Amino acid sequence: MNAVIQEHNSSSIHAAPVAKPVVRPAPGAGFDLDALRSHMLVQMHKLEAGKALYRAGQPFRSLFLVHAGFLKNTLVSEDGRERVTAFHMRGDVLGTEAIGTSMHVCSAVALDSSVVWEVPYTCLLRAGAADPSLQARLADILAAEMRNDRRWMLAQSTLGAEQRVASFLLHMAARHEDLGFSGRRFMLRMSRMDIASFLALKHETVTRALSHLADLGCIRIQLRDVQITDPSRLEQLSQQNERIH
Amino acid sequence: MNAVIQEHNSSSIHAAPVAKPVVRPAPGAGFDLDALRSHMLVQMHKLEAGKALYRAGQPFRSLFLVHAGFLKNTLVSEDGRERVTAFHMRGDVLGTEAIGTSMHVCSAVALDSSVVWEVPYTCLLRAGAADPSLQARLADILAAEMRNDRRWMLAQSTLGAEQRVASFLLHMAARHEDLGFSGRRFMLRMSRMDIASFLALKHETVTRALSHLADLGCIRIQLRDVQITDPSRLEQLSQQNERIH
DNA sequence: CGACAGTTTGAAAAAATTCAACGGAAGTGG
DNA sequence: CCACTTCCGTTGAATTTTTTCAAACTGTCG
Repeated sequence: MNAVIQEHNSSSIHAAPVAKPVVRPAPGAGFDLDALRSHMLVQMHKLEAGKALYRAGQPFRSLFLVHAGFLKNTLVSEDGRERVTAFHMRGDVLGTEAIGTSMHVCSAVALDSSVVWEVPYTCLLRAGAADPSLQARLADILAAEMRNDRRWMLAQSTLGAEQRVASFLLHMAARHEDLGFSGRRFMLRMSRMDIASFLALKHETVTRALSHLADLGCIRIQLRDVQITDPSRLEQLSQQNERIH
Repeated sequence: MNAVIQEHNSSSIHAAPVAKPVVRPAPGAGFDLDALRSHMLVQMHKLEAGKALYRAGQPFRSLFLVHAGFLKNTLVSEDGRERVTAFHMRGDVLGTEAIGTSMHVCSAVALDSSVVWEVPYTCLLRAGAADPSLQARLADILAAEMRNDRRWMLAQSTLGAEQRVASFLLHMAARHEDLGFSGRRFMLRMSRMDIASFLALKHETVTRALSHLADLGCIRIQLRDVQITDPSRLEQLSQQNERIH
């Protein structure tokens, strides 16, 4: 089990800027795996970077609990427009957006080699009847995801490009810290395009914002290796508008 | 019960552009009220336009099923930035974003005189243990709301201002039609500012987009009275980019 | 090595915002 | 009912922000 985590840490990382190799038990977000196992068969899946966990159009049958790795969730419209709606890591639950439908509308793609546990949805519902705390947990997870979505909706309508990028970095830092890794230095697992899509910007704009934040001295960034050198300044920049050209 | 609907139809409407006074039983979105009543006490509340159903900071105890009227849901950040995250009408469930927390983070405000049924959340959970279909229903509602949020997130990152406004009008039209009203002519219950906030635009931009759509001849609009004169053209404009200055 | 996807930067263009002004509708209080 | 105020909506012009287009550069991988 820990071996998987180790594998995760070292995969596709070269300079390996991982400060704390401490792996916390399980974050408050997801399901308690042991509780699930007492009710149903939970199957493990390993995914290489680039592979899809599910794709829009496939039948919806299961939720997936992320055990290790990093994935993105993308929504595609009929006319081909696409957007990254969320990034997921250890403790997150994937596939929730398909609940109540027969087919996936979103695709979930691994951005790093990942390990997930498959939770058949009908089994989960059946288990919820026996264990009421489970259904409450499911509702909590869905609502938390909704709050998260809305947080970013708020950011998009009220924050400029640079502020959004700053917020994004801080958010990623916080998530890494929650999992016991360094919030000061980490690897972005997604491309500039993915970040851009998620923040409703173009990839050039993201690059420019990152370069500018680096110029201001609050971060250092090389490709996907991020160091937050001045967190409080970055925090400040994520809220106010300090534009020095 | 129908009297309430009648009251709703005529309130704050002058030219009264309501074509079909047909009121459909209950849309697929929300809960079945009778099913809920067999499990718990469901209280009714009436709200005048402008009054809040709940506000950020208040303790979370109940969900609300909209029976009549029109409400907006707004998210406010600590530093005062605000945004409309959703509009709700008959059949929708409000308060879901607070599930799993003790306090509301959002405010729900009536934009027209409204009637809601209060569903105490702990009662709902308890009822879910007895009636498993109820918990599945709750999950469905939450997931549907998530899909809706993401639909708009996609729109914001891939559509221009005018396209977003066109999409918005079509969406409102469809919702009105679902409820048995005319999808061709209806009253916007919210201000330009509210639309702008929801679409991540400024109110002037929304006005300009509406004026331009009217110039192109696919809608007619006077203040909040909307007529969709060329739905297929509007549909087209909501996807492609046809800019005639 | 060479191809290639991802990243960076610059300059021009487009889109949306800001600022400002005005007109109309609704509401208040005499 | 009118005067007055306030909120909402519209429009124009200048400005800012973001995008688009183009080119170059950098690791990665076969």
